[in-house]
Amino acid sequence: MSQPISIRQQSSVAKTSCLHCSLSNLCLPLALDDSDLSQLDEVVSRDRVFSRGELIFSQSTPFRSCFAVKSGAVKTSIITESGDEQITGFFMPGELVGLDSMSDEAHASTAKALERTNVCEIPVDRLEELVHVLPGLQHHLFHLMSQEIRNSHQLSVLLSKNTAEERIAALLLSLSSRFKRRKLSSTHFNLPMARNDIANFLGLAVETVSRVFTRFQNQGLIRARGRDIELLELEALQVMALGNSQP
Amino acid sequence: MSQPISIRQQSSVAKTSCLHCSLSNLCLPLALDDSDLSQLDEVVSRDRVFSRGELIFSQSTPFRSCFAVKSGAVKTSIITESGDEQITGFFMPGELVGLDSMSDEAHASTAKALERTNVCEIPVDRLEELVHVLPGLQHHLFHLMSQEIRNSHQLSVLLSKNTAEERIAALLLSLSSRFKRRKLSSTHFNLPMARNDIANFLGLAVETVSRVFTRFQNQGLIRARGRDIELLELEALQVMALGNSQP
DNA sequence: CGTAGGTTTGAGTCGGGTCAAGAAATGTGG
DNA sequence: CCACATTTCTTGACCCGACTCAAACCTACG
Repeated sequence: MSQPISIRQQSSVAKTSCLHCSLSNLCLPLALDDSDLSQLDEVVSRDRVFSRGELIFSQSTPFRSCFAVKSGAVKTSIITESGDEQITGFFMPGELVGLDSMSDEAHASTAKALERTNVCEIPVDRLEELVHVLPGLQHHLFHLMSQEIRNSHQLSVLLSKNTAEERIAALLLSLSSRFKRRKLSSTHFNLPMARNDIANFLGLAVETVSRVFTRFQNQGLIRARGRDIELLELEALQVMALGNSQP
Repeated sequence: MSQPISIRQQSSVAKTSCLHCSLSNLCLPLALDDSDLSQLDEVVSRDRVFSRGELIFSQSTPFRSCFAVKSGAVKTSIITESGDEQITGFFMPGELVGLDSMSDEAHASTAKALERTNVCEIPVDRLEELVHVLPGLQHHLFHLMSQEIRNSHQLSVLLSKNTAEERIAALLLSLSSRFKRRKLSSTHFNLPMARNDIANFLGLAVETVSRVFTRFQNQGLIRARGRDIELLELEALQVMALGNSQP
């Protein structure tokens, strides 16, 4: 499902050029014109497929490439010195993974496919060269990286200020808007990640996540059967996600 | 105190060129050679001074410049939709503030001087131009931004996995290592921020911060009189900062 | 020298963690 | 396709760390 549109639809995997990839407006929005895109096209290795649970790259290994998610979903996590995992992000089609290691020797995090996932590999040395000649691309990369910083700051806010219910409402809404951006249903979708991953990402215990899901369901806010989620009351969830700091 | 070394030490504020700034190896390490530095030098407006509590820039205002801290200290924070503040970082001399808004229309956060602070202003439009011709600078900027992402991820870990004691130990050690980097004492320094800011940053209540400080003092780990802090047992603090996940 | 902001200390409460155990989904091999 | 194994998810009971509320104490600065 949600296969990028391609000119020559060959085999099960679409060999799309950047120029014709339906995700290009997410992965590399506006900034680039057609001639720029075709230059980028040449440095990208397409059609790298990972099945559920496979590592795309892992922490402390040499950093060579960024990856654009084409289909499926990816989680990134870091292993702390004390040995436990902290998920730092979920990446959906059209999003760029690996920016936290840009211009660094080694990967700062580990990326794992949450389901069968198709990515485009973008070698950084080639990318950095290309950036020299394409001002638009440079600007765009700065933009993506700063967005990544802001995302992480948002996560910090969530973790330090919000209750379990607020965190989960916020995550559901974030996923919702990302599905919407891809022209998919914003109210009915499949969670790519397990409850465990949600808990880890949001700094909660799995049990708490489970409890909140059933509570939301009892309140009529969502309908959840396993990973199949339907958002019934978007407004109510939005209100909840904001939190009740000073009413 | 901790004034950058300058050739011509004029007035109270040192008008140092990037070339001779004692912080250049932090703000723009290694990557640049002397001729690169002098090019950078020309786009930087030096000697912007802010006194305690003054805003350097504020959220949602047009983004024009990044700022390098020369002396003093800065905190950045975001105001959430629900109206409360979340401090996203503290910036010490040699560190770059504002990267979370790179190539964005408006500032994503607010930066406020914690004490009398001296910064260099770096206009981004000039910076982006300069980056075209200086590959080393581009690489370095990518590096700084990715570091910023990693810092924020580290904060997320702290907030979601660690106890109050662990968070505070980690903050003290972070400050310690940053003082050390500047060739200042790593065990005896003045906190640039109030307990309140520490609490906000670490997702704790002020009272908790205060209690932990006194607890640390009673355990002989630190000696604290107001903002004057002495780290007595670095190793013990390091062990504590790691947390007791799976012993 | 007085007032406001910052800091400390105490008492009480609760959200969410832990532990334990069952239910559902998913996978595996015969 | 079914029986069994394993992982994932849910539910319940209990407990603790950190928050809240409240009040006293400092300290800096006009």
